Amino acid sequence: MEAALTLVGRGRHFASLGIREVTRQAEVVPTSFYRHFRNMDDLGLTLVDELGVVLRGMMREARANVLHADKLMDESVAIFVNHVQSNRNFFTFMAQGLAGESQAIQQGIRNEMQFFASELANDLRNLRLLAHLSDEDLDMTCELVVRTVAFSLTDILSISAGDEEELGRIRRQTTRFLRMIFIGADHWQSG
Amino acid sequence: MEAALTLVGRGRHFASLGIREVTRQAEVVPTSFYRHFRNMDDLGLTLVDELGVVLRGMMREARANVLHADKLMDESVAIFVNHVQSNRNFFTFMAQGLAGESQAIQQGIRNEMQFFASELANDLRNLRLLAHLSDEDLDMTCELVVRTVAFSLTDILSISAGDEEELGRIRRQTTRFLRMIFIGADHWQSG
DNA sequence: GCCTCATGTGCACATCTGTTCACATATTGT
DNA sequence: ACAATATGTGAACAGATGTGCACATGAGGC
Repeated sequence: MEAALTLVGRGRHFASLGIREVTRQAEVVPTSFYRHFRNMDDLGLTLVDELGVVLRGMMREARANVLHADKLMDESVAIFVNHVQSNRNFFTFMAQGLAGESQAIQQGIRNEMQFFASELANDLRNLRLLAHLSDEDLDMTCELVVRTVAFSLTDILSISAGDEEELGRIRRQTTRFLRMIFIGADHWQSG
Repeated sequence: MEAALTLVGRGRHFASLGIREVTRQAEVVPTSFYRHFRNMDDLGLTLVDELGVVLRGMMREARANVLHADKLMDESVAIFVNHVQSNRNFFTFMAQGLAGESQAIQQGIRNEMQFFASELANDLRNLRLLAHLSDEDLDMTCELVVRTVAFSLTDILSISAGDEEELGRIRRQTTRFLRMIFIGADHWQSG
């Protein structure tokens, strides 16, 4: 799994990886692959599972650090950007999988995002934010937020790893996107 | 090019296509490939160019049909959905390319989206919509709109081709996303 | 009608691929 | 300590892949 992620991080697309290629990177003989996975799709699904763990860790950290509503967005975006940087390969795999080859992987990542959105809706409820929205409308808002952030992910991944300046631009842009969505949600009239 | 799109539409990822595979689908001998392209990346770039043509056609149709501001969003979303359906393979290629293997293809698609966003900003200016926004803020808004629609693209592609019910759900959701963004933009205070 | 150029063909080669099988070596639970 | 299980190995295969070359065929301009 680590070898596959390394190759993905090196610019390859997961769908184009072969068993021999992965095992070569893992410094293991091709046959060993079958001891752990039935095929590359199987490997991919296991990676999706572990991606879930990464995302949950990010959520935990966000919940622990975002205490004041006024700094909510800047803080959250910063945490997101940091997690992407320290798990770059994982998030590259995620971005690829959203329009990937395997239907199953695609659905898995989609589910993770949906889960993330519903957790976010919960948190906003607990913080008494956007309290005037119906459950359905709050869910919609959170889905839009998650999608927007997910798209920023592709921005981050497309710049070179150490470009702090461009990274700042992305961080700023993402925050403004979210601010605009929240303003829209604030003035949204359910029904 | 048509053969490659066919394979992509059949579920394969562009990054995993091989020269022999494409020429086989095109009912042509592998060597013929080199008469037209230097490698698969080259083919992909040519596809991006043609994608631009498709997108421009969509813009033209939107401009011709969206005359009244009150129906703006429903109309635009409907036109988008229709174009995706009648150029499904092209749009699948686009969705794949956003996080694809080739840096160049990725950049090309990104440019197309940026162009689309700036044209949209122009149109909104001409329609005297969101007139209180600064140029910069209007650009940002349009970029958010384009990203949101682009994400809906992956939704459309992930459902089976004839599922009208689910398609309606996506159309409705996308419209609501856009409405929320516009409300946010409406209440946005530049500076 | 001929010449040029774009496009397509057939064949060849070395290299890479997925998968199999029987066998070796670790690691683990008791 | 020992048995059981998990993991890794080497050799082998049939088939696919990218690419080069010399040659054939088609269309368009003079």
